[in-house]
Amino acid sequence: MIRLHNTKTRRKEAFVPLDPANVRMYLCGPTVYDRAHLGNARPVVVFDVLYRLLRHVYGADHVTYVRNFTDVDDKINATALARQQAGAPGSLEELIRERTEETIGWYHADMDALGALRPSVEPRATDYIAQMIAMIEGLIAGGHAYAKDGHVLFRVRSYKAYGALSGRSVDDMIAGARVEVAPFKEDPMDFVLWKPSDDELPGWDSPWGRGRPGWHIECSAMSYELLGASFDIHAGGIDLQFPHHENEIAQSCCAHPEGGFAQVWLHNEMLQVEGKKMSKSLGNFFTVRDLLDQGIPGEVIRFVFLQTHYGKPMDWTAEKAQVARNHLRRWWELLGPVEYHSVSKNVPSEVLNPVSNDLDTPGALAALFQLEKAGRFEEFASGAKFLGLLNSNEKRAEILSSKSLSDALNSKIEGIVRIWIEHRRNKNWEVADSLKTAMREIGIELVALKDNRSDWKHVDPDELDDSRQSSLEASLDELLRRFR
RNA sequence: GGCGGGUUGGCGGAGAGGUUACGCAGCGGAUUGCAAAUCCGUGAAGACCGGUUCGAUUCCGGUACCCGCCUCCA
Repeated sequence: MIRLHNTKTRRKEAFVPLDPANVRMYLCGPTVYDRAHLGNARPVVVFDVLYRLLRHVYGADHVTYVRNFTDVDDKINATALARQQAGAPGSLEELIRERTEETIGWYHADMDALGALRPSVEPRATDYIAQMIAMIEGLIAGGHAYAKDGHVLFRVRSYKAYGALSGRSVDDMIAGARVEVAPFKEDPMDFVLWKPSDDELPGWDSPWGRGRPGWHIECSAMSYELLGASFDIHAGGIDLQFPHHENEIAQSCCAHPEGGFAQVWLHNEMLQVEGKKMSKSLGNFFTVRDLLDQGIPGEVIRFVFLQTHYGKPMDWTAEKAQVARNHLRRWWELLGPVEYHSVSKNVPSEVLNPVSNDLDTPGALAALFQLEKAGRFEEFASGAKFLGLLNSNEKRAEILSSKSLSDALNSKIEGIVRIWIEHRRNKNWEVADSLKTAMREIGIELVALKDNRSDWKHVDPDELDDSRQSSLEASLDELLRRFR
C-alpha cells in the first residue's frame, strides 16, 4: 500500500487511484529560460522516485506522468528580443521557439544525468494556447472571470474555497497588504489569466486582443487536456503552493466543476546550499550543469537528494557529495558492470516499504546498507535499481573513472599505474614509493587494492583547472621516462 | 502582519507510543612491505517547560530559536 502526505488534507493518507488502469500525475515543470539550477532538480528526482513506485505497483503502462515546459515567460522574451535586435532572422515567436528548444535540450541532458526517467508527456505551454483561451472563455461565461482593458482576470471572490490548499483566507492576505493593486482589478486578490502584448512581446490573437496567457492558466489547461478534470496527483515545490497551485485549483474547479482536479497534492521542501538559501546575491547559486562540469557525477547528486526526505529542507554540501561518491564507488566495485549484476526479480520489501511510506528514500538507502552488510547482493542490486541507482555502465564510468580529465591524460596515468604495479609486484618498494611520492606531488594519489590491482585519485579534485592539466601532462611524461 | 514547516547522538539523517534506524567521523580489532581501501566489533541523542499515558524522542499545549511562502524563484 502506498501512503502519501497530502498537502490538501495535511495528513498522510492511503493512496487510492481514481483508475488503477491509468494512474495520472502532473508535475509543474521548468520555465525554460536558462539552465536548470540545483533546486530545480529536487522535485524532478523526488517525483521520479514516485513515478518509478507507481509504475512498479500499477504497471509501467498504467501510469501517465505529465511534466510541462513553461515556454511563455518574460525572461525568454528578453533573450529572444535581444537576438532579434542583434539581427537574428525570424519572428519573435520563432526566436522564442529557438531559445526554448535550446533550453529544453539542456534540461533533458541534465535531468537524464540525474537518472530521472522522462515523463510520459512533456507539453509546452505555447502548444496549448487555444485550450487556455477556451478555458478562459468558459470562466468568463461562468462569472468567474472578467475582461478589462485587454486583461482577463480571475474573480477570486467567486470561488469560495480559495485559500484552502495553502491555509489562507482572502481577507487575511489583503490584511497582509502584499498584493498588487492595479486599476483593472475588481479586487486586489484577483489574478491575471490573460494580458495584452505590445509589438515587442510574443502574442496570440484572442477575443481580448493580441496577448499572452498569465502564469497559472497553462497548468490548468494542459492538465485538463492530458489528464482530465479529475486526476490523482499534482506535485511541485512548496514555493508553488501559493499562489500558483491555489490559483490552478480555483481556475480548474471553476472551469470544470464536474471534476475534482487533483486528489493528492505533494510538495517538496526547498533546497539550501551549505546551510543557506541558494541565491545569486549570496554567490552560492549554481546549476546542475555546473556540478556535472566540476566532475560531480549525476548519480552522486541523485544519491545526496535521496538522503533527505522530500518534505524537509535539504542542504547540499560538498562533504555530502564526497561521502555519497565513496558509497557509490564501493557499490560499483562490489557489483561490477551492469551485465554482471545479478538482480533479484522482486524489489526487496526492505526497500519498497519505506518508499511506499511517503517516499522515505533515506529509509530505503539505509535498507540498501543493510542488504549490503548482510551479503544479500541480488536484492541489494534490485533495490538500488528501483531507486534509479547503479543501473547504467555510463554512470558507473563516471563514478569509477576519474574525474573530468582528457582521455590522453587518463591513459598516461593508467600507464604510470601499470609501472607502479609492476614495481610493487617485484617488491621494489623503494622505487614504487618514490614514484608514489612523485605522483602525490603533482596531485595524484596512487592507491593499492587487493589482488595486485590498483587505483588512483586526485589529492584535491577542486584544484584541477585547465592550466593545471597541461602542466600535469608534462610531469606525467617525465615520470613515464624516469620509471619505465 | 498572515500562513506553513523545523529543532534528534561530534556531524548528516529516518521510522515508530514501549524492542538496534542508517551513514560519516571516533574508538578497538583483523588485514596490509608502509599506507589507503576493505572487513568485524563498539560507545553516543532527541531545544526547553508542562500535560495525556503503566510508559513519549514519538500524541497535546506553551516558550525559545531557525527556516520557507505571502514579490510569476522548484
